[in-house]
Parts: sequence; C-alpha cells; structure tokens
Amino acid sequence: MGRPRKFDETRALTAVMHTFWQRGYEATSTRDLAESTGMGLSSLSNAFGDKRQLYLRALRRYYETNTAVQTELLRRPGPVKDRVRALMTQAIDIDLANPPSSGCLIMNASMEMANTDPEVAQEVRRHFTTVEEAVRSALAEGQDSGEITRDQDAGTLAHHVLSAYYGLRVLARVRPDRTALTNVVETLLAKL
Amino acid sequence: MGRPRKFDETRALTAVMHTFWQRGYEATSTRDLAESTGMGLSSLSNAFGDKRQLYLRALRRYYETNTAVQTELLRRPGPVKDRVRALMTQAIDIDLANPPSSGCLIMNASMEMANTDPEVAQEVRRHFTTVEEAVRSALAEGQDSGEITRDQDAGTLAHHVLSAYYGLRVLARVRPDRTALTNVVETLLAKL
DNA sequence: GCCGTATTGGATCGGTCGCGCAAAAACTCG
DNA sequence: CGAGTTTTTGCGCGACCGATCCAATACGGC
Repeated sequence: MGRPRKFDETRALTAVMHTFWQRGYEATSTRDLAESTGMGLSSLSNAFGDKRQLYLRALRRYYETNTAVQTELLRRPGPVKDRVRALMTQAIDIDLANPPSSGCLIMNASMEMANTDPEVAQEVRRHFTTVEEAVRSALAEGQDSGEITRDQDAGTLAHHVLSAYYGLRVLARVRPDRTALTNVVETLLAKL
Repeated sequence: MGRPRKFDETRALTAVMHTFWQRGYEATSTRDLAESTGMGLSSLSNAFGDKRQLYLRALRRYYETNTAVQTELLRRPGPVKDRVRALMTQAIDIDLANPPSSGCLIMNASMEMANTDPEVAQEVRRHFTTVEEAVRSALAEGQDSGEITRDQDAGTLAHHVLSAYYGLRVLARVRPDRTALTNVVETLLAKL
C-alpha cells in the first residue's frame, strides 16, 4: 500500500554509483545525485538515507557489478595466466576508455575516505579481500596444474599479482599508454 | 618595504601540504588551512592566491621534499636491489606510521583531482616521471653491472617496478600488514 | 616624524551545502 | 467512496563554503 515508487531502485543506485565514481564523495552534492537519478532530494533521502548511506550503497552496488566481473574472469576455465591477463586487460580497457573513466571506485574510495570513515574502510576491505581470494585461488589452481611457479606459496604470489594489478591502475590514471601498460602485464605474467 | 611578514613561507606551505595530505582537496576548507598555518584567511590568499593555487603549491612542496627523498634513495651507492628495497621499505614505513599517514599525496591527488584539473594532472605526471626516471636509471646501472636481469630493457623493467611500488602503497592503505607487504617487496626483487 | 607600502585581523558577501518539514498525490484496503 | 499509508513535490532552514573588502598595523625611506 501507499503511493507507488516512480523510480527503479537498482537503476537509481547505479546512477548514484556513477556520479560518486566520477566526482568522488566530497565533490558530489546531494543535488548532483538528485539530478543524475531524476529523483527529488526528499525521495532520495526517504528511500536510502543521507548522503553517506547513499555512498555506502553505491559501494555495495559496485561490488555486485564490477567486482563480480573481476572474480568471474578469474574463475573461468582455461589457462590461469590467460585469466590473470584478462583481469588486467579489462582494467586497462576501463581505465583507458573514451571518455576517460575514473579508474576503480574502490581505489578512489580507499584514497579519499578509508582513513576517516570506518564503515567505508570496511566496505573497501571487503572488495579487496574478495579479489585477493579469487586471485589466490586461481594461482593455487595454476600451481596444481604446473602452469604457475611454486617458488612462493599462492598467498604470497597473490599479493604480488595484486600489487602489480593495482599499481597498473594507478599508472593508467597518470599515463594512459596502452603499450606500456600491456608490457607491464606481460612482464608480470612471464615471471609467474 | 611594507609591514613585515609574520610567517615563514616554507613552514606555511608545509602546514598546508600536510592538511591537504590528510584530508584531501575537497574536504579541506580555507579555514582549515588558516588554522593549520596560524595565518589569517587574507594573509593566505594575499601570499599564495586562492585554494586551488595553494593546493598546487602544496604539491610542489611535496615534490621538493618527499619525492626528492625517493629519488635520492635510488641514487645512493651500493647494490641496486638494496636501493629499490630502500624505496619500498620507506614507503611501507610511511604508510604504516603511527598515527596512520594518508599514503602518498601524489597518489591521492591523482585519484581525486587529476581527471578534472589539468594543472594538477600535469603536476602529478611530473612526480611520476621523475620517480620513473630514477628507477629506470638505477635499473640500467644494475643491468650494466650484472645485478639486474636483462630479460627486458630498463624502461620496461622500470614500469614493472613502478606498478609493484604503487600497488604496494594501495595495499598498504587497505591492509596495513607489514609482513605481507615486505613479502611483496622480496618477491619482486627476487625476480629482477 | 611623516609617508608610502605591504601585511594583518576581522567582518561580511553571495552562494551552496546537507537535511528536514508540510502538503499534495497516488496507491490499497475496508 | 473514504481511511490509512507511502512517496513525491516544493520550499526553506541553519551552517558552512570560498573569496573579498576594509581599517588597523608595522615596517623602510626620506
């Protein structure tokens, strides 16, 4: 009962996500969010709470979409190195898209908010942990099949791959040179 | 001539740098800057210009201090791997300091501002280019002396090291686990 | 000792911020 | 059709934002 909602909750949260993604938390006003969703200010706060709650919901929406894609790439069948390469290449494609994207929302959140907002920090950690576990699992599988070196255990190797992965995305923001970024990926894979 | 300044320009800019470093650009108000420098709002804008100019000055101050330390570590005498390790270890020490620091100001700037402010983007690129060249130069020296593999040329290898370096600093923000971070460093060095 | 000059502290400007209130609107159920 | 419930709409509140203005101040040069 009650007046029916005019908006789709998932679509609204997706719009909110993209706005926060593009501008960051502080630079986004509640009026920006109202405009990008097509909703009124009161409808937004009535449905989702205040600005900070909206941000947390946007992070969770990102988790359900983009983070899920990353882990899915790592679980596909086929050679493990191809999966890691797919993860890296997909990130390069996103970071070098036209018009230029704003990188990884979670990385942005970790820089802007994670050291001042414990709930954001926890949400950020959740993403990183999920990706880390997917990488570790894939590498362990590769070690079993002999594709991946056993010089280090899968956990250590996963940290190594993750640092290259996130470093790659930092570099992509600063110097969008696809050739150089691809070289980084191949250099990493050659040493696994 | 005129009334003498009560503040030291370098000290003021250092205070401004630390405030922006800790809170980011958008979350820092001009009144925050006035408080952290001990100056009045008028004195700040009279001496340095508006908030954005202050931010750019803070980035340049960071370049003269922190970035300079990084390149200096890479130019020291001794084994090249020890220099790279020193660079990485110093970053870990900073990122895991108590009270927890806010990582690398330039990385923060690249996430928050570099895609909307061309001047900030240029300043950010300047830092990255400087560090990259210092790493490349050190690795080339190591290749000459036989310390470093010649599987790839020094430029490609430098990108590889840089991605691990910045990825390390991303991970340090999210999971301040010194053992894991140190393992990443050693895993990288072992493959050079 | 007075004048020109640069800096200082304090007040204040118009604008925007996040958030909330009150009334109209649109549905379900009795 | 009317009562109850939820969302929408429009407006406005107090606070804070970045930036500027202005008078008071403190120096060097004459």
